[in-house]
Amino acid sequence: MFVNNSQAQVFHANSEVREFDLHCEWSTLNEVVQLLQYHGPCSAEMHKPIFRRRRVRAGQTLFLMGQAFSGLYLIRHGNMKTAITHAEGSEHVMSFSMQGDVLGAEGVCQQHYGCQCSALLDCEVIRLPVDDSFFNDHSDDGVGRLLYWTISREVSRQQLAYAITHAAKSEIRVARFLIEQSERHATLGHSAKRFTLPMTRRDIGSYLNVTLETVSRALSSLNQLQIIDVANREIVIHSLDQLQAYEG
Amino acid sequence: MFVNNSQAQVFHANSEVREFDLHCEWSTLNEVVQLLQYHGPCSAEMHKPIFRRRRVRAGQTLFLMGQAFSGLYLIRHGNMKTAITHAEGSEHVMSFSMQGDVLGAEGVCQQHYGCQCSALLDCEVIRLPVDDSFFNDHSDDGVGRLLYWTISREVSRQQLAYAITHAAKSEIRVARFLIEQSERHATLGHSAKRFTLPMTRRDIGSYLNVTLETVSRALSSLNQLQIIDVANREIVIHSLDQLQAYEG
DNA sequence: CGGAGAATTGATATGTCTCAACACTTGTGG
DNA sequence: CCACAAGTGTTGAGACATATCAATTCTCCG
Repeated sequence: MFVNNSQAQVFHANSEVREFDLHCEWSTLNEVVQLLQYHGPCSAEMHKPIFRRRRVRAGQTLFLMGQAFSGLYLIRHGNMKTAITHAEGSEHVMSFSMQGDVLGAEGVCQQHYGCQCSALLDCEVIRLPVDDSFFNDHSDDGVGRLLYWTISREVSRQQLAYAITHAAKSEIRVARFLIEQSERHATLGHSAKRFTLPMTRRDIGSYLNVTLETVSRALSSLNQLQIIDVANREIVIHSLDQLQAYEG
Repeated sequence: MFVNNSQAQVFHANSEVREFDLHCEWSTLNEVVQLLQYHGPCSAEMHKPIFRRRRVRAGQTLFLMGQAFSGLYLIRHGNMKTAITHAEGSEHVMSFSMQGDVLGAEGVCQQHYGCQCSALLDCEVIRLPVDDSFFNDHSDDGVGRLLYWTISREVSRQQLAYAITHAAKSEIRVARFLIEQSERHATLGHSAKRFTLPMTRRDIGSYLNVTLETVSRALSSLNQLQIIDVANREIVIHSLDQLQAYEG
């Protein structure tokens, strides 16, 4: 949660690449717990800087599909997408992640990442190591439990995504997608009614399993019904009730 | 959980209902590790019977959506399906599970189950408790690590399911579904070319996000192409290569 | 035998994809 | 500052796949 002036400039106004890339800071367990919104027991050593941070700029990848597992990544800020790449080369978006989300949970059991993760905007992530030495160091302070709680939450998230993308009609899928985005923004303390989408129509379509044109049409349709206001990636939800009632 | 005689006859035609229902045995850590195909470190007390078993008969539910979390369930034998129930009442199949699969992983972080789990055939499951007392008892014998390894595997499984159901055409989805079933059968040491589906066309359709008629037509089509042989739920795969090449 | 659910198959309606044209935004370089 | 290119987003027309509705057969059990 701490950023000094020069870093902020580097990060947002895109000068000083070298400083950006070589930059390295550390996060505390306290920050991790807050980002995760975890309310379980934890160790007393909450303020030791033990978790390494890493920056990923828009368009760059955090890890690739099949790459050796090197721990979980927790998003400190920024937006990312995860996707699987099919044999034919086509990419399929699995999820859109934001602050507090964890990436790479499938790697714990497989030794390698099962999907590709790339940044939609400039991001900063915190690496959560998941290896023997880490466990030995934290055998009785609750950190282990935090980890499997975190992985379990990923299962829940995926179930939700599954439900969203399995609606009958494309307009309902888009409506649910907007509701999901709205709720997630609200959870982070931002406006539930007004936000900017960080991804392209193509990405949304890939996520919802429809074409980008269908996404565009669905948004235009919701716009004409006065339920939302769309201007490129700027979304204003006029009636969340109507959006939710849209199901049938 | 108690069912009288007449219902039992409905169910499995023969034998000993009372014994079936009241039957209670215990599984060892050794058996759990083998079912999970887990190859990590574990405690020396592998042969103590510490995990309670439970039987679920075809059509019955193991747990309902929203029910208080009471641990993970590992399938010892039988087939189950998990589904979410929408507000409107419609059910959506999330996954089909078989021997060695774990159910309820989303409950760890939520305190309640996020989906409904019911048996397609008679099942026997092993309860893996996930609570503080259990963790205190097994703080340093590797059981905790086994648990989050298990939950991580669920994430992988869900990713695979996601990929299967997001194919463009319905016939490709059905083909991938058959490949998945085939591979899972092979993993359990059964024939990869010949098996019996435990679920209805409606369930398959719900899983793949198409109608039951479309599933039926896709199977008939694959049948006519000589790639598979279908007779109700009996499947024979003549050419796994052709089935896999079907992607395009 | 009779009934209920499961599965197949056909005819039609409907929704989405595909292909195409165009407008808008952004960044680049003259 | 403008021209330009590349990427993004919108909209339309027609082709195609799937949903829907309906009729029939099959299978399993009582």
